[in-house]
Amino acid sequence: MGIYEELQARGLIAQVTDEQEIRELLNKGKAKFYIGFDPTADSLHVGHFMALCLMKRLQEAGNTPIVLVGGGTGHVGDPSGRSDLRQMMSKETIDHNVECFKKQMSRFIDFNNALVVNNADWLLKLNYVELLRDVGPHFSVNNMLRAECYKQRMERGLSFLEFNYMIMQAYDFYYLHEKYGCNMQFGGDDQWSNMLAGTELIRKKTGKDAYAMTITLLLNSEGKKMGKTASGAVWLDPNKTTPFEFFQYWRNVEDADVMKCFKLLTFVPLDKINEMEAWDSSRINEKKEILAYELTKLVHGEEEANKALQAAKNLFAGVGDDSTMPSIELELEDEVNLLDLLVKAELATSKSEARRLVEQGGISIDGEKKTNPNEMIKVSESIKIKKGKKIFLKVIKK
RNA sequence: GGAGGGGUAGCGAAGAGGCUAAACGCGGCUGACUGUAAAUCAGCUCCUUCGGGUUCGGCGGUUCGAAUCUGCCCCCCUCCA
Repeated sequence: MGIYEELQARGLIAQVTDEQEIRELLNKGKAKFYIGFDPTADSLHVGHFMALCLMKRLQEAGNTPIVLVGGGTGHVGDPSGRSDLRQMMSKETIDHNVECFKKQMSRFIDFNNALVVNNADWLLKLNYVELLRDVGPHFSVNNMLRAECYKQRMERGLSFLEFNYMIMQAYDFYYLHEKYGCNMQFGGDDQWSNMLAGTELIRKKTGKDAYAMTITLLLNSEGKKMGKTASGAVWLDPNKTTPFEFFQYWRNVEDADVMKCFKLLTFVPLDKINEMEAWDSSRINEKKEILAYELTKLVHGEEEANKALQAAKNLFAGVGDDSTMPSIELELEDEVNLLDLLVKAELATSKSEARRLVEQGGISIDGEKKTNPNEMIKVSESIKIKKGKKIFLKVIKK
């Protein structure tokens, strides 16, 4: 089975421009492909994770990846699927984010055999009139307006700035094609229109073919994007989402999404996945544990994965060991007000919220349920706080 | 530039001088049930020293009293140029 068939079997492939050609290129390791990453934050998140894994897979199959960071396009902002204008980012922020991205990616991609480029290097130098004359004739505004990615924005309003995003992305592909012989682009399925614009531009300007393939978006059984929590994205940066939190996110995915996650996100071999699929439904939690472990290992390494697994076991399986519990160091008096403690430990954002938590019976300290908001808590070396059913925190006195 | 419509809590959306810290839905939190799942049910969801305090795009005004009336400004949408 070639790499293309493997991707297909995992359900990773959403749309392709030319199946025959793409299969051939990928399986023979002849693809020089690029994936773009917009530096909208200082860390990659789960949404990027699939793209990184894809790069890893393809690289291992002998293909050459080009990582494109959107230092230039970041100045414009992709309107695809968005209902409002992205906030403009300063040059400093973008540069900083680009640096953070590179660091995180090195875990997945062997940069000895890959290219990292920043489209700021060519886009920012472009001359407006030259560009217009160069690529402008090849784009039909009529067609662009019909593109799926602008649909939402056609109702709410789309600025000219953002309208140009597609052109810039198409230009990127063309530029990489000319300069590095890049013959393929991958991206999320929401990027399809932008990617097609690129293949078309290349064909019109050079008469040559280039290909595009999109990756299935990671949606849960309700059709919502996965990798998001109420408080934001699940990040790959351990300082933003700790390995334990990362582990827990996957440990808690819905039953219906477990096997999909295995196929789309992990490197667990397909036959092993098929085997698991046949498991008795009573083993569902075992599957979730493996899933969480595998993903944590991929992102944070084996050691962190082991720690997270152990921590989860201790916490939820009732093992007495608390050495792996998530912890925070705080400067505390010997006796503190319960509400102040909760706010300080960031388990509540305000005293009112803390009060509610306590009154509703959601707080336990050292295994004892607390219901009096005004209680003074004696603090020795450390205390263990439990909030709700799943959040544990050890507070260590500084 | 002109005409019209709009900006209300994380989001969607009611309210049109006092009864409104602001209906309802979503989201979120807590509890019950469970399997660290889903579904369901109940409660909670601006801050507070629990006396109150600060909110309905912004700054002023009218009024005993304003999210509600009014002046100016900012932003968004639709149509016309």
